[in-house]
Amino acid sequence: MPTDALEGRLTLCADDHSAESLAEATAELLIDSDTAFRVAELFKALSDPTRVRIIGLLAHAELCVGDLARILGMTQPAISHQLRVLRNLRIVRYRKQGRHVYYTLMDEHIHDLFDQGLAHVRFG
Amino acid sequence: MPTDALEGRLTLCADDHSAESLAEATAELLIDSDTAFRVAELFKALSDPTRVRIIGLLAHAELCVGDLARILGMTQPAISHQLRVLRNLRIVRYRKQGRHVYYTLMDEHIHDLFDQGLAHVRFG
DNA sequence: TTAATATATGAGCAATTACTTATGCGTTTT
DNA sequence: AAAACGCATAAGTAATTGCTCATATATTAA
Repeated sequence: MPTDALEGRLTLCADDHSAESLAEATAELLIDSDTAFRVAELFKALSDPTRVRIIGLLAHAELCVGDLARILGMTQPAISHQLRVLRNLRIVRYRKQGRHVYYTLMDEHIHDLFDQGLAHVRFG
Repeated sequence: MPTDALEGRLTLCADDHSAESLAEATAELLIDSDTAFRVAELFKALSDPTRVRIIGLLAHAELCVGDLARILGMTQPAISHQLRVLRNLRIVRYRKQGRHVYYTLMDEHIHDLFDQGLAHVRFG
């Protein structure tokens, strides 16, 4: 499978290493700075163990902040801090009801992305 | 779509917020610390703009270190540093040929994970 | 061999970050 | 009304990180 994965892939760097030739050959492949930053930001939201556990819970349940803290055995401000990160990047959304704020994942797109990373680790 | 995404999801935190009830209800959903750490580590490898651009290139081409540096307009040690991160997490693999070291993505699994994140940013 | 090239690595630094403690704000209860 | 509860946020701190500069290693060329 690793070798099949390379099919149709270019092998550059053969003879000419001039900046012009490289720029021309890779212009289509090169991700612009702004897109790269946003992609990195998205993955960064999933790159902390606490946030991973929060997302793992919110993928299948709607939970309020205090219960997330109790389940994970962490302080409430620590959980709120991580939820803010996830909110800012639109990974989760929330619903206020009385004194509680219930969180859940934003959409199935995020769910799929997370599950794919989880599967890679579990059955990788 | 966002509302459909919630179907079949539990809504906890209704009456009983005791640690025992929560633990019982979420035992299946709770990701253990070790798995959470490894998932976070995987996503962390994709959470830097420079690494995102490197992966974007290696997803469709096999390139040596110097050309990666030239294409991205960065120093060679900076690229080597990021390639080491990607190597340690088995995101890329390399092939030595003479004085050059050619890098490419490890497999299609990584490719898919990366593309899904890229698509989320581009058409999200 | 000696010199040049390609890459990896180590030390050091500025910037980011995940958490703690303390506190503020809004809602419910008494 | 006041008190209690749930959550968010600010300041501060230790740890991590992405880069630069310098250097080490390995391969090719002269």
